[in-house]
Amino acid sequence: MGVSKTDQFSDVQNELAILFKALSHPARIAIIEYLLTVDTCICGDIVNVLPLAQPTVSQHLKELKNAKIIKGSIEGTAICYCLNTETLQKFENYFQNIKCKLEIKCC
Amino acid sequence: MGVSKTDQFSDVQNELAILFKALSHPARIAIIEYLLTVDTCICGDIVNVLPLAQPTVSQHLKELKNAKIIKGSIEGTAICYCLNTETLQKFENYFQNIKCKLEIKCC
DNA sequence: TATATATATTGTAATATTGCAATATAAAAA
DNA sequence: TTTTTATATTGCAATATTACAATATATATA
Repeated sequence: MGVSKTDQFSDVQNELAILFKALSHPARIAIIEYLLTVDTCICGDIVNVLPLAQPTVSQHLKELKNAKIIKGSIEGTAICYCLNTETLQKFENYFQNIKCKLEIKCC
Repeated sequence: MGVSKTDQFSDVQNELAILFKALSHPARIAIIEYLLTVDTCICGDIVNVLPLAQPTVSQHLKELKNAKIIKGSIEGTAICYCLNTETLQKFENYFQNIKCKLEIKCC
């Protein structure tokens, strides 16, 4: 019936899936890439950097915000976006943990 | 109009998005989790471990295989699945690279 | 060969995602 | 106050994803 059976999985499994889903679009990868290049967090020109219309970019930013991958704060007319180090650390921890387990397994 | 504008983004951006999309479902996270717990790669009981019907599990396994996150080889009637260390390393590299860039940025 | 077992494929319904025009909101500048 | 500028929200069409029954395939065993 097409509905994702999220209730059949653990909270941790669902949370990880949500985090990865937030990164599962090239526009959102591009946003992260851009936020890494700018010197400060003040950056109200993400719309101009992407090959998408303003509402679409706004939607992608919202998804990254919901997943807590980026943080946004109001700076007058513009919005200041920057990467959320804590959430990015979660990703790194996940893959480091996998690596450790694989090394033990010797597979 | 609903089509993902993949051609507007770089190959690297698209490849990363595809990798993350493969991890964006709790069932696929659960499959990885299970493959980490079994001692060897021989494991034809993934279907019994997940709360989903056999065709659905088969479909999720196919997606992980397409993304090269798992490897599958025929072992008689069963299929031997195991994690692909090389692809998992790509994920780790991505986040380590982000971490390095963020440290330089001091943001 | 016939049967059992394990996995893959097909077809389809339900739902989610993507993209954008139109519009709304909200603060700075004129 | 009015206008400009920047971002968010709404509504909708196109497409993608999820799930599974039914069926196909392919190997092992009787």
